[in-house]
Amino acid sequence: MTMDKTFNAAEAEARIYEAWEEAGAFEAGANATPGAESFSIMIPPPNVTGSLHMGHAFNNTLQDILVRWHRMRGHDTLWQPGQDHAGIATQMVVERQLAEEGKRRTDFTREEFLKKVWAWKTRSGGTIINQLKRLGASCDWSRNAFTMSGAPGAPAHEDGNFHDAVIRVFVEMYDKGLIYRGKRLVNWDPHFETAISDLEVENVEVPGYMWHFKYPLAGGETYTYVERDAEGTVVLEEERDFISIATTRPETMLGDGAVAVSPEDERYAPLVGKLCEIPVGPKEHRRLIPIITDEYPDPGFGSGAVKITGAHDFNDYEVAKRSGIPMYRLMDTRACMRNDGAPYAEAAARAQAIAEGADFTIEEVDSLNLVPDHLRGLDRLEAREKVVAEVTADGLAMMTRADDPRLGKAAQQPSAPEEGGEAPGLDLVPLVEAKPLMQPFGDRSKVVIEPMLTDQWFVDTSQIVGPALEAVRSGEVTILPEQDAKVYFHWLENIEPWCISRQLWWGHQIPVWYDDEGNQFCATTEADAQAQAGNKTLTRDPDVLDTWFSSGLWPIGTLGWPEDTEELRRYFPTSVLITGFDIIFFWVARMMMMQYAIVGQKPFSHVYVHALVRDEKGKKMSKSLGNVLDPLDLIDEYGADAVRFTLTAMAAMGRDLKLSKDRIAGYRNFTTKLWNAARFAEMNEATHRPGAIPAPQATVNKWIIGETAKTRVAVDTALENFRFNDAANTLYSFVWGTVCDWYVEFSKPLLMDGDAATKIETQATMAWVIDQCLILLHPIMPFVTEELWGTLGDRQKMLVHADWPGYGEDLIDADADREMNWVIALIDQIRSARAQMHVPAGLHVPLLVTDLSAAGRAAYARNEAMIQRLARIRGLSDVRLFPKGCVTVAVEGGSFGLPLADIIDVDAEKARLEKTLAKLEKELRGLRGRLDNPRFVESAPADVVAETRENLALREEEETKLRAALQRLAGLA
RNA sequence: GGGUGAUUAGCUCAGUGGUAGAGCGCUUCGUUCACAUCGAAGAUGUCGGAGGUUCAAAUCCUUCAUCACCCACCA
Repeated sequence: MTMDKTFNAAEAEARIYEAWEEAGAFEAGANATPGAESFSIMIPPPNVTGSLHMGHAFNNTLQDILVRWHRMRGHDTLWQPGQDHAGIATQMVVERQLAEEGKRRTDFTREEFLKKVWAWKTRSGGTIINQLKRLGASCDWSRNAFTMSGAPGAPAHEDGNFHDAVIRVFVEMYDKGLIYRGKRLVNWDPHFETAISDLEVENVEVPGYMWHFKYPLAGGETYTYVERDAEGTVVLEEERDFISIATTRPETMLGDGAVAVSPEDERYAPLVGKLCEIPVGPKEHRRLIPIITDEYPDPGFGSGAVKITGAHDFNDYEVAKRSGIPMYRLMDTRACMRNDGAPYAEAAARAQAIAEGADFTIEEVDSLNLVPDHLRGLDRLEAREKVVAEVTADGLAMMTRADDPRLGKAAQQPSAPEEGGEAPGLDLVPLVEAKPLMQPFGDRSKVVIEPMLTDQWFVDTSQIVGPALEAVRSGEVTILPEQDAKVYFHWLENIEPWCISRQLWWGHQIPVWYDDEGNQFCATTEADAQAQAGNKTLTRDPDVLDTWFSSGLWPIGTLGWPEDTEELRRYFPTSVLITGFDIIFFWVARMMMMQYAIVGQKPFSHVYVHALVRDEKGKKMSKSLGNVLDPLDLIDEYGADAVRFTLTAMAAMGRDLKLSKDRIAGYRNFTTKLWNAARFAEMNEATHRPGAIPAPQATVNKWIIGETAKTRVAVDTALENFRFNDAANTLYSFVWGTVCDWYVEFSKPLLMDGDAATKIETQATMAWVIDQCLILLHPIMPFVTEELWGTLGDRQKMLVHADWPGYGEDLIDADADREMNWVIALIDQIRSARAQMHVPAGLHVPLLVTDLSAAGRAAYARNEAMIQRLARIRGLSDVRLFPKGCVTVAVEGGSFGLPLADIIDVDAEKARLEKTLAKLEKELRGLRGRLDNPRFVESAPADVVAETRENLALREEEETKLRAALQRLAGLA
């Protein structure tokens, strides 16, 4: 049979993958030798809403390499796949579909809605699995897991333990006091109307406004306001009856609890302890708030005085907690001004009493509705406009935004421009907006997040962070690259409570019930809760858990915990976690904390953190930029092997990966190269034969076996150290540079013209070498190697289960190594020499090189056929030093002298040789300088000194030859 | 503001103390005999700047410059 000239990836990949699956090749423990150590990897579960992007392709390629490598080594291997239910993302997909039908989530009951989500999950949730298969991922799909399996309402085929595990963990942690509910300031997403964690928001700077307002002092009191410049010179001195406040969020003024100034700020020192009036709301009910000191205000920024609105700002929240200032909540969960209909006047009066020293609880304060009637129910931004308009109308605005150039209006005078104050206009103001939960989920809600005082559930992370830190510090768990360990430490050392409740429907509902008095009953089932509560009527907490709470249990949950399963015993703790740096906090740190908290063991021994895949210009791939490379398109175009090899070869630790199609095309060519090497072997009957490693006689065959052994050692070392790019590059240069460029060429005279014994041993050697290439490449390029494996022989096992070799340095024949290096150098030299000459067509002229040593002549004799073929010479007579004047050219029936000047450009050749000589002399000076330095000879390692001496000798010999050649050349001119 | 990393050939990047590398691109040449998704030859570098440690520095230290990312953000 004749092989095609190229590998038909499109045709073969699906067929091969199917064959692997049919053979159960990926099942846990497949190809394991009895008693072998185990190797397990948990896939970072992609969102069910996800489709494969380059990040997944990269991440899963690296995992697949390790898994295939260990499986071939006979380890008891498991690659556990699964998907994450991805709370917000999934709910959003289904809500969007409903919106297309003109419906909303709230048009349905919770049960009805969840049924729709499950239906969607069943229909579309498997997309990414098929995409991972196209990549060649060798997961044990029979064990596919889902972070919501077994949840109430799940269809029958979604049974499983995950929900039970999650609920059980919650209850255990609740009982241990690791989980609590409390009223805290959290990030609120007004679009999805749910709390989100600090990690899920992104700080962005957008142009905005800074308003400066006057807060009048109580009772019309006045003081002398003095402002100095850096040298202490007074730049402004005036009587004032107000304190100036700068704010970007005027709508929160009604919730102010105090005005804070720095204790060092002399301008306001006389005011500390006094009261000032919030200049908004009905005049008869304006509240007076205290002026306090706190370290937080920066005297150099704004006016130096800050309004403290504890319920709507994180910094203010801290100040308020420190100073015991009430936090008045102004907005409801849609980020609209609160609209509960309570009388404003009473609330304002109560708030005033609190401000003046009355005792209060946070619930009391929170229950006050400090929003005046005309602002109630307004969107926060509408309310902002109205507040600004009112304050301005009262003449209490020191600056307005009327001069915003973007509004296209003529500049207007601010109502009361302040001498020496900041120029009115645009300031950069930090806002907060929602960011995608996980790459590549690009559809962020993009709304401005509102800090909101709400009741939420928290994990008291301070109690469980210890072991997670200690494990990495002690080396029990290693994080690579090291800089990511630093990031991990920094975050965990400063960890905040983890808000785990979300006001969504899709997720694990919190297993807590309340009676009418608000008492909590936490239990795994409603019946248990009811048993605790006696005959009280219970209502379940409607919130669900943060998706990361359940994915934090991924290592044990996928292995069947809380049951004591065989899988847990075999595969837990897992071996390696391979993940992107973007989820170190979200996921890696949480898994560490949770696994230690629940089962008291590490979740994994090694964490390998890889970088981001970017476009060829280094930009993040994003839909909006239109620079997304779809891995499936690339697989269609170049084949999965080429895509995988590209990602692997570029996976230098800790650096972003800039992907270009040129690079992929280059590695696609590599698969073709491999294919054709195999094709050559097949044409020459140099294909698989069972048995041991060949023990050939010919130098070249001995040599290639040693080269193969070097490669095997290098590949294993690279993979052991997660140096994926080293493994790929080693194999690339071995297969292309060593096997194809040299060994295959060397083999041709032996296979075609050699004696029978040499031919047979060369066939056997080549067959073995090609097999080794396939084995060693298989983890990176599984498809083309499996295909060739099947083509080149009748095998007992598929390549996916072939035995990984263990041979090493002992296969290296030092003599063969030396001799082949010499042969290669000679051929290079002859080829180079030929390129410098203008050989007249049809003539065969000697090639002008530097002279050969006696040892060289002997080595030449032993490898004559190969050298003659590759260097295209007829014999050593074709290789000589520049002769005097003429070269002798043999023609039919005699010979004649051809002037050297006719076939070489004497001047150019001279220049070239001189340049080479100059380089050589520079090197010689360096080498001699070192050896002449007694301190080098004393302090440098002996092998380095010996190597330097050896080098010097070689260079000196070269120099001699080069000078001789130059001399001859000079004789020509 | 704090942290981390980067700066090496025209481009994209490897290279953690011992003679500066790869891929792509470029120039010239070459298709009967595995592969034109190929082969051969060739050009291209004060390894960001400046100091220091060392027998020896792209590599370690200090410092400066520029860029990137992460965290926290001044109301």
